Amino acid sequence: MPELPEVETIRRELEREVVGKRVKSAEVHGTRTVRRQPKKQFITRLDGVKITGVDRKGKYLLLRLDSGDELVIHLRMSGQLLRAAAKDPMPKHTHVVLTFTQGGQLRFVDPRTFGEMFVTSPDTEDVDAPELAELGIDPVEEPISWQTFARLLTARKTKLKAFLMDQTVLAGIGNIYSDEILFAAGLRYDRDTDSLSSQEIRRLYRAVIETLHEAIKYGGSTLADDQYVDLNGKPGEFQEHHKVYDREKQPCRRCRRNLVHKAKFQQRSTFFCEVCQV
DNA sequence: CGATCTACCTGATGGC
DNA sequence: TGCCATCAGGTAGATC
Repeated sequence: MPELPEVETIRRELEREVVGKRVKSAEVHGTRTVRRQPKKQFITRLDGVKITGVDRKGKYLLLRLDSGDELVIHLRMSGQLLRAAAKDPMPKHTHVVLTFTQGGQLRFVDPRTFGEMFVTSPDTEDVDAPELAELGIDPVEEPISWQTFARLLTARKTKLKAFLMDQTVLAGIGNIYSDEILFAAGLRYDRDTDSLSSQEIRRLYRAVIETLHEAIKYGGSTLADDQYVDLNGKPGEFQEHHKVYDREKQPCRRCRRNLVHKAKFQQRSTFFCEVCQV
């Protein structure tokens, strides 16, 4: 579900709403969400800590704690982080609840249970969460030049969509935004990375930056299933600005004649305009 | 080494 | 109405 723009939207809200708060108690239900360390250890390491900051790398949220630890959260397909009052009814599939001393809760709700939470520390992160070290550049947090981007692109031989979604090269782009970026760049998903002219490379680079920033501006994308909502349960608005994603058989917003085509690429739905993307 | 498939889950949707 | 197949924002691990 959530990609960089959705996770960034949540990060900004967490910064406003939970930074400075102290955890009074942590509750864990089930065995799926906290699976990397004993539940008891997770709860103990959160007990009484103050949240001092919120960072993001790709689709990972990193909550800095005054103990020196960090709470790592990945929402995967269906995870939601929700602010609530203690008296609010507990939604189905609520797996983790942090209650703050000042009142209020942060809840982790996740029907498909692919999402994950764990507590680690910067010095043991490499062992506890090796995948974090594998993440590539976050194009919003660490802006890069188009020359650097060109080097990343030409360093691997694959299809453009696979390149964009490879978290070890660029961190944060998933199925929705890769399609939107490729449309903005006027490039097909199945072009080889080594087939681009330098003008096309620059177009792709600009499309990455602009599409992600535009999506953040609109609070991310919420599809028909309402799966993605922000910290306050509000949907995003970027889906109204999608040019291709989830717009199968609707007229292309650029050429206005051709209908958006849906294909399968590496088992995932891929939307594109056969006229505007070459 | 890299590219490609499968498993992990629940729930919504559409065809019959 | 129900039943069954298919699909969904992601990624680790297996397999080629």
